[in-house]
Amino acid sequence: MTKITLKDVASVAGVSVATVSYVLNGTGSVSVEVAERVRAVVDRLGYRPNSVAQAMRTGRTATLGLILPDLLNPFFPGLARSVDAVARELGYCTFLADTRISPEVEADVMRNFVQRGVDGVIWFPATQRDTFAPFRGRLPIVVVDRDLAGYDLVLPDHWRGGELQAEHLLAHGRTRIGLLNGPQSVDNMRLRRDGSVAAIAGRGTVVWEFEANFDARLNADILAALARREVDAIIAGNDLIALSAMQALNGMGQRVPADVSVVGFDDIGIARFVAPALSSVRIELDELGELAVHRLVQLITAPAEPPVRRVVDVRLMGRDSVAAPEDR
Amino acid sequence: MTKITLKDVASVAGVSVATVSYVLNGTGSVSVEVAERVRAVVDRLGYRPNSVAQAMRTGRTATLGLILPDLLNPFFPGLARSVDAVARELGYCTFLADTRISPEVEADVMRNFVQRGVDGVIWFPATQRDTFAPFRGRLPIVVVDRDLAGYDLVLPDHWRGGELQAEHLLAHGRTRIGLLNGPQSVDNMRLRRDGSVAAIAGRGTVVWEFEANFDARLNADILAALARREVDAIIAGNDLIALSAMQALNGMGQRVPADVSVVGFDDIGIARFVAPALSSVRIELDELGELAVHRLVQLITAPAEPPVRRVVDVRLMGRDSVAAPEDR
DNA sequence: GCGGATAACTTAAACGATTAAGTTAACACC
DNA sequence: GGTGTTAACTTAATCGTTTAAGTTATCCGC
Repeated sequence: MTKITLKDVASVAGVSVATVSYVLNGTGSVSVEVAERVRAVVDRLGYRPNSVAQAMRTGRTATLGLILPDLLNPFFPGLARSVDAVARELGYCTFLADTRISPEVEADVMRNFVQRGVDGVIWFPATQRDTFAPFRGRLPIVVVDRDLAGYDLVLPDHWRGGELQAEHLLAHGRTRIGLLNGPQSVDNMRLRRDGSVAAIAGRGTVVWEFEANFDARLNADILAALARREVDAIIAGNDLIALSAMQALNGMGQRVPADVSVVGFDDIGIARFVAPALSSVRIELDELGELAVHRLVQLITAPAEPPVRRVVDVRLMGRDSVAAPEDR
Repeated sequence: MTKITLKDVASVAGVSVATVSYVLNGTGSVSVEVAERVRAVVDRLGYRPNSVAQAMRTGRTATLGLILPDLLNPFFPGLARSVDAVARELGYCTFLADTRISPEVEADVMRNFVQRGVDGVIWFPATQRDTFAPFRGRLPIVVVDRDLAGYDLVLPDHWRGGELQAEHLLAHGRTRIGLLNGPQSVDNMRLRRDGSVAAIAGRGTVVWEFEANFDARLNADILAALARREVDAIIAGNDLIALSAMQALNGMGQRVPADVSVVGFDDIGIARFVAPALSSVRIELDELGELAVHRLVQLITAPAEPPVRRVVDVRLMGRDSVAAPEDR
């Protein structure tokens, strides 16, 4: 029951290991009869090449690393699953690493991955810091969702997403708009906000604007602003903020979407299941993963090319939390 | 800038590769002076052993496989992150695979993992089917959250969780209880339900009982039952069902928790952020991952032991969706 | 019918570690 | 002062592939 090797196949088929290898890889020249005999033996014995030995010899492990800051953030599972699927299809396996938003862990993980000979890495940086500078040029890296200079990038169009949020509201006749931005220290959040502001310009008014934490409760200033009933729509930096806002409004007796419409960002799984279902901007994670993996594989197989920046589309998922003002 | 090997270290330190290996592994006998000299060279050159070569020689890759049915299900990211963290701490790296609930993909992935020489696999079966029977005995496997005969198991205490749900309600004076079970074709869902029923016996009444889909909207029968206002509390098979129920109740003008209290299961991330915050039973995923990895490593290092079944505690997270009936 | 291609193989050297087995030299013991 | 014993090394085999280089036999052209 011990593992079957090339040598076993060779001896059963009555040829040398080289010949078997040539048959399996389609390299070298082998007569049809021998090739068929070899293939028959391979099937009969259930031979599968030892990936470790292949990696040893070729220097390629057919393995990718995926480095994420926090799997509990609802954004990442979708990305991980998409990366995994595309990678598998191309014959690669994916090492997963959740760094818990720590640059130190990031560096650790990266060293480990290099030691294990991964062919390339897809990296969602935990912070704005360029932890991987020492590794740049030493192995292919594709950076996802953060605009880090010098790397190959795959970026969702956050700015366009912000625009879409605003346009969605404007299209439903909402013009007095409040912004509940995500932390503006994060580039992406700033882009979302700026996109919205640009779209509103001339067609509506930004009545007020606050910065919310990702997951914390809304602070007193924000609650006060909501209570003042100055806006007929709210653009949230992400869905969690949007959901919090919807609840707060509910608690104040304001109806969503009738009194205040709300639009979120990220289209997290639960968005469809709350009432009213939350309008949100969805980043096409499948596309994101596909682009990232394909680019990475390109970098692995082709020689060093100059870094490329790819932008991934976003899509507005219109739902019940946004509606036209009631006419009466 | 090419990779530094044992040979490089050996020649710089003026010893044989064997000696360097002995120093690094603490095997063999080496004089203190030589050991120090070697270690200094290792540091200076930044030598790190090539994992592939080590794997080739030792037959161990220090790699685990984690096979999950669906990362988008909010249960799994927490598990994946926990497994990853514990594995990393023990020097292992984790291959992730999302099988999209397909037994065929499961088998595919498993073959791939074996070919790549993973030392062991943590498996959350996609279905009740024992897809990995052919692999049992050929490599260590730990099965998570499904009671599959013949495997090492790590199981959350679903039955106890169901009990906790019921006790939570009873403790708040709720006795007329409706059950919105998850699909009873799934063992775990049946256990949850049975635990609840057992706990209620003699202390309250199960007024009605329905089977809901995981994510679909509640069907007409269920909505009708809710409308009849016969219960003062609802036990849901999971949080998504609970959230749907809360919304439906809301839409019918019934207040949660005052008129009807609701308790869920799984404690998905959003449970804390809805209003009222949802009481739920939490499976300690960190503990689950830790037990699974530790057991797997045990199986890897120790010779074949008989399968073991470990049960993971569950914990009730009491929140605002459950309260005592208003006294007036 | 003889040199030169070429097809169809085989031989053997890698890849970078681990480790069993071999080689010293030093030291102890009677 | 021969004989073991042991510490401290080195030599070389090995893991399972890939692949450059070597070896035949066959066939072709003139």
